[in-house]
Amino acid sequence: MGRKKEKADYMSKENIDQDFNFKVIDKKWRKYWEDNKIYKVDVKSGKPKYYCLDMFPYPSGAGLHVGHWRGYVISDVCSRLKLMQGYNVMHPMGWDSFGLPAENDAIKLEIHPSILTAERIDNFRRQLKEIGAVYDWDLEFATSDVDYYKWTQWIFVKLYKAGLAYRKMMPINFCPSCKTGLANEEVTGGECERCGSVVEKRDMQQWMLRITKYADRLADELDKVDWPESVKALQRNWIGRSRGARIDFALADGGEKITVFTTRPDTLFGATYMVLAPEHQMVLKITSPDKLQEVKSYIESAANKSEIDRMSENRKKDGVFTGAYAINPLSGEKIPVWISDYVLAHYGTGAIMCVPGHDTRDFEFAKTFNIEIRRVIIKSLEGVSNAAKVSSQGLNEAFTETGFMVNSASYSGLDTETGKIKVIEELKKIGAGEEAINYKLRDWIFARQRYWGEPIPIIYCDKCGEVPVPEEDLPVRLPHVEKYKPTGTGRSPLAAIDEFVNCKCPKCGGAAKRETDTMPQWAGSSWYFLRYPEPKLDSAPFSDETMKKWLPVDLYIGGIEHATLHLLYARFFVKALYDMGHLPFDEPFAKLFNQGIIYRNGAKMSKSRGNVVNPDEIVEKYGSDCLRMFELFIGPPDIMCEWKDDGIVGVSKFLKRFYKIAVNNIENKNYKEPEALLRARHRFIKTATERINAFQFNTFISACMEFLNFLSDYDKCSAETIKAMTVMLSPMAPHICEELWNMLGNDKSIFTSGKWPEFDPALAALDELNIPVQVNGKLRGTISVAKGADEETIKKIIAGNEFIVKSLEGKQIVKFVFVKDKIVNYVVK
RNA sequence: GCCUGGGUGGUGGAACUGGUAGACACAGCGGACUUAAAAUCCGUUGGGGUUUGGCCCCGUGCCGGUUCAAUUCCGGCCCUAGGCACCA
Repeated sequence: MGRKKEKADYMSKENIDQDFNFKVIDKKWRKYWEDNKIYKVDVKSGKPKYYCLDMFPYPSGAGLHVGHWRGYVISDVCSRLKLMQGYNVMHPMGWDSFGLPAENDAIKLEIHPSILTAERIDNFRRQLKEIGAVYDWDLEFATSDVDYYKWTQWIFVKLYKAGLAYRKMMPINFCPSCKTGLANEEVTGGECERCGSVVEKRDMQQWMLRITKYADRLADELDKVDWPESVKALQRNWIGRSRGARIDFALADGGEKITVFTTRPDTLFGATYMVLAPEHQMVLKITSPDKLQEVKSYIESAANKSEIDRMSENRKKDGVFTGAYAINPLSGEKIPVWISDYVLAHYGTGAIMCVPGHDTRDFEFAKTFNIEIRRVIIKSLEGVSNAAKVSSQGLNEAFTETGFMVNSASYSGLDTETGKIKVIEELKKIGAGEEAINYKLRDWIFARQRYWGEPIPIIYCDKCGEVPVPEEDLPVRLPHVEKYKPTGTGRSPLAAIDEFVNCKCPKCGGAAKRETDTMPQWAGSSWYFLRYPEPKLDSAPFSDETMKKWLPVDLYIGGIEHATLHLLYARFFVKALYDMGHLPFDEPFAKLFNQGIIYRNGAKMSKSRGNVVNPDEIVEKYGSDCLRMFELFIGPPDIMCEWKDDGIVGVSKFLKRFYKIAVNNIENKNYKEPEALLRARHRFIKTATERINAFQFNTFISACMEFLNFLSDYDKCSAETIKAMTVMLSPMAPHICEELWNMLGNDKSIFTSGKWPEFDPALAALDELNIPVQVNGKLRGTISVAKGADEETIKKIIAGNEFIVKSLEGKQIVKFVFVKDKIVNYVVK
């Protein structure tokens, strides 16, 4: 027969026990929480505070799927738990509502972005309420609210005045489809991260933020925060600090010099040529007349190569010789200077010394153009009589590890670390170099040629130049207009609105024009967490008193995809504000938790893959408590895991059984439970409490199931047991537990009057233990002993165990391993 | 290539500091109840062998090591997901 269940069986009708009608219960308590504002945080209260924050969502058109829900469930569970543990919990929610996607959709659907955004926010808010997540909605705001972005602009002005915002003509990434400039972070593999078009380069005046000034602190101060190591590693990697030296190579025919950056000054004697990036300013200056034609055409072809071509793997290295020679500052050797696009103009000095013997890329280049490959580092000095005369023959590939210097004049024989120091010392002495640090991190392009964003508060005056909008004139309002489509010229749609552009210079009062670029989406999210305690404050973005009391965020929950962008930008903003004296702390998020991504059918959930599970439907069939619990039961909260449609019935069954058992025993106020049950309860409280505090939600639920299974073998239990379970399950299954709490005779919410149960360590401890008995590490039986039994007692018990005795018969006992309360092991021959 | 995770039954996943591998669930199989189904409940379920027993052997990606004892620690690989990547 094999009646196979339909794929979407969880959608089919489910026989709901009459006395457990989640639809009624869910609705009832959700209304109660809202009416009674159980989550209204008392910002001024003296109780210890706990600031639990979700990364606020970008209200997209697709709505939330069960993958998104996971993080919100986790934060809601933590908040409710902390609330019951006596904390003054702030758990706010808001919207990251400015940005490209909304604007693109608005153009497509011909609905103004402000209207579209408002609709989507309503849908998101509804979905979050369905989950049963209780936020303090009085704190809600959106980054596109004027009252909020006024302060985003205020911060920009502060950054400008502190010299951290500046304008620069830069070749920027331009997306021909989105018709806007993109930040480096929005380009992946040469394509626009959002629409997939191939990105072009264009020269434009760009607003930049000087995040590189904070590179060291952003890297070093990661040590201060309780974040997953993986995220810290990602950020350090992104900042990409490398230590080395800057070295000057004088040109053979006169005064000019070429400066390079290298992390391996110890290989200086192996430099057999140099390469400049084609964009390097000195290229044409140094090129000899006979090479000029060739060099020019190479520069041109490099400029025309798309980002993708330049980055494609296995690309053969090419380049041309400039005809110029440079002098190695330590060896005095004359080496040729080439240009090639394998050297990047924007990293280091845009020029390198090439050591083909010890760098894979240089090796490849040297092979192509038949340049000398010299060995100047070897792994070990063993068997080497004269390090200065080691043969350079037979190098089949670059040796990139550290080791000992050879063929390096008086430095031969030094190890890499010492060699680096000595070489730098000498270079410093002769004025040809110094130690240097380089970063991969680049300054942040902080402008978009788009409508739906915060207008950059700068005014251009013919007389006074660049003038920031005075703080008292903020906000610079985004005009509500019909023409918000991109101009395609690369300029913002705002540039076409005369009423917006034309203004008076705040300094001289003369005619002036406004900046028409807007800020990137990351602007609003870089400081929103500072605004929640006082979202309506109109004298400042935040107050000293509140910052001191509520910040930093105690627990920040969100996806790992924000590891390098949002989280780095937010840290930068906070550090800059701290340096300017506006904040009393310099790290915004004390603890970070990344929820694991939920997969289905082996792929990340997404609308385009068609593997999303809509939470609305599951809530409809099973209730939100069941979905909440299943989201956590599915696996460890920080690890990616697979969504199985079938699994949810297990949680559903558990909740029904729990409800039934609870209702049946709710009256047993004075019932004295059998000792074994009492002990089991205390053991359960102990284990489960440890697990939930350690964020092990999946095994916390297992413990609840185990205890309920144990409980089912008895015909009766005490109301005390029901009460303990109800409180413990309430963070995850708040609706059912609130109902049971009410039935237990409480008239206040479980979240304001419930107290997490305590356990008696004496009762929680097992008095009888099952000790495994091994022979040669293999299990041969278990014995039951009193806790703390000593070696002699155990031996006596074993002597009475026929089977174990039998398996020891005729064997010579070499060793007896005894670990108290754990295990015994006979080592026999 | 580099940096992070991850690899355990048919499936999702347990296992504290090295101490009974597979908790808890799902699916499967067998049974009870039912005219029947749903729901519910009970039993069973890593693989192989076997004298059906409080039995034996194998088994946590692979190879080796340390240990009385390794999913756990060490060395060397393989696979996989994510991030970075001609960054000198």
